[in-house]
Amino acid sequence: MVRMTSFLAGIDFSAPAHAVAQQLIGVTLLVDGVGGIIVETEAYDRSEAAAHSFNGITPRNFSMFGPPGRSYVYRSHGLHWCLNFACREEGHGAGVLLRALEPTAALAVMRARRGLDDGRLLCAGPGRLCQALAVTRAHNNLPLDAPPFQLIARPHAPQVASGARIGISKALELPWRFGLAGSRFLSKPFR
DNA sequence: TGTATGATCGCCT
DNA sequence: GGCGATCATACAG
Repeated sequence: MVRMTSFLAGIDFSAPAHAVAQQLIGVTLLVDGVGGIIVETEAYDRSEAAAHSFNGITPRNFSMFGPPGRSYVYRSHGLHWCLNFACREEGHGAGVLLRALEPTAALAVMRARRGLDDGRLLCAGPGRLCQALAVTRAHNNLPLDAPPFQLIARPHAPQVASGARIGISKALELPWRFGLAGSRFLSKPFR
């Protein structure tokens, strides 16, 4: 059985979600040239009940089951957008939720989109991140190695903290939230 | 610093 | 018909 790999910005997107989630910390994400350094992620996998893919493929989550290295965007609570990167092999149903960035590129654009924000909360949280980067349903199921997306490899492996995922009611025991240790741009500090 | 609540709607049972 | 992989605001201590 041949295992296809999908490398992008030094990341193996065909790896399990919890591995990809850690590899993404420190990577720079830009959408149309706007964004920053990924400082917080969460891993989701079909094998655990907190994942959208847990009950199989649906109209909403199909891009989670597509090839690794593509986007999965969904609407949360009827108001916000959330951006994920599909990983593992096609058909598996795994992904990494992008929860926070350290803003570095086109700060003025992000501030304008978010209203009056000091910068600390500009991309701190999956909904805020998508608002700052103007990610919507139009960005669902797109390859991450082509415009408008741009991933830039991290210069070196950072110190990664981990803990329980946020805002879920199932599979609370999995320490699948990852972040840049000590960053002030996290949606919530690690203990 | 923490807890509660409303907004809002697509998806899934 | 119920319920979120959320956020901003409004309180209380």
